[in-house]
Amino acid sequence: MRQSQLFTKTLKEAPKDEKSINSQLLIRGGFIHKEMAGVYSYLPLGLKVLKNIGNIIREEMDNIGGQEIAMTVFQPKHLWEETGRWSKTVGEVMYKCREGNKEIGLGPTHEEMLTDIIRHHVKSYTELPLYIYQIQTKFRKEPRARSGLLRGREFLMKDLYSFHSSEKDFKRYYEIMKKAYSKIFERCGLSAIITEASGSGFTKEYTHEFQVLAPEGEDVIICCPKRDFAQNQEIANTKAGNRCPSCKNILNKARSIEVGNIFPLGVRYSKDMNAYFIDRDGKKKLIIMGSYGIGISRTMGAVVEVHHDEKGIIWPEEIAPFQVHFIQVENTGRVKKTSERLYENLWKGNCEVLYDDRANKTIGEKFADCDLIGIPMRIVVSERTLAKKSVEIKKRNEKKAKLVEIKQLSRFLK
RNA sequence: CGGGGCAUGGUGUAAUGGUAACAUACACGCUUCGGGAGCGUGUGAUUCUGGGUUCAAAUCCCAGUGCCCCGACCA
Repeated sequence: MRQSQLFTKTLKEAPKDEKSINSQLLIRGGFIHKEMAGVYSYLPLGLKVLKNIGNIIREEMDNIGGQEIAMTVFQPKHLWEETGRWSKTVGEVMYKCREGNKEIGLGPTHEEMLTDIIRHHVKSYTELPLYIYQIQTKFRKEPRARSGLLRGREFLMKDLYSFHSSEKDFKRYYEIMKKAYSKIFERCGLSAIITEASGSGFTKEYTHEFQVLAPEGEDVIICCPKRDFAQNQEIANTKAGNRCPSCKNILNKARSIEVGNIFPLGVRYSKDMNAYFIDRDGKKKLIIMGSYGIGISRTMGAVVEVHHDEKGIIWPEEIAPFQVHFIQVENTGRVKKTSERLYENLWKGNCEVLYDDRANKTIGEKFADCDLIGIPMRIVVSERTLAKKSVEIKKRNEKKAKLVEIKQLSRFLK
């Protein structure tokens, strides 16, 4: 993409109401636009990042048998009355609207809807297990939206629900999901700590949260530096300074961002909603369920909280809006001509490249924007580099630039 | 929902009772071009909304709204 065609503009200063690093940098870079507290529009650069994260999740969910669907945002009241949640628990944070006498909820989560779909389609143990997911905008009346993308009223989420014929099978999949989640966050450039957390009355056993250490986080966890043990402070039966039950290191207390969670649901929903299957022994049994969420927009915010410096964002490669930020120093003559040619080649070679072809910007401003936007690799073409038949390459997370001969460029990028 | 703070061009700020200023951004021209360049010209604000006090309100008073932070809450 040509930067001259990008309609968004960078800001030197962040709007004064934005206090969190993620919202400051994302707004300054033109990734997002604030509509109201906890509600942000995604602009071209921001949407690319969001889609990249979503696609990593799709790949990893599909790898472990996930089937993607798209449920509706509108949710019928009667389903929520079956589980008693229309007016209690999550129902309290549900946005509701009215059509005549009919009340409609805007989806804050989808256990009821999917359980309803599954009970219509699934009758036999031979059809289980099933792993169904969607990526969708969720709506929740948060009492206090805050911290940019970290806690919104409208946010993008992946939610997967698993359906099993036995507790044993559920546990097998739960462990598979744990590994898949770790891989997803690793690919997003995050080191997520698997943290034991409360079952919120759903289960006597622990659930697991995926926590990313960051000062802006609203959770507090007690964790081992080796990351083989972590508990949310809410339920911790140990404290900072004690020894890790697993490896005997001293435990720390730290703030963190919950980017995902996995949750045994047992028969909580299948029971209330009569979701049965006929087992091998001919008996009618309740379907055992699990739920697995990842806040995609929150993950994007968490990445910025973790990966930035005083100049701007430093995107991990797999989720960056582009792979290469290609900058021409001089906007005329042979620099311009060579840049155009190289850009076309990169682009046709399937390299995601943002080409700063803006003629009315000085090099200082181009570099500043480049650092702010945070694309992993910067390639610069100038009279100076052309004198050596080269381009200059610098990674966003490194200080030093190096010269690479133009002839070698395509090979270098692979 | 409790506590605190803030509200002035797109963005950041100034103006403490006398009719909105500066920087930046944007447009045009010239000069520039390896880290947010220089000069000139220009566009752009019912000072959040409503009411009150006053000859006169961005400024004082009342109410509302929005936003930020802390707490409560967070399948």
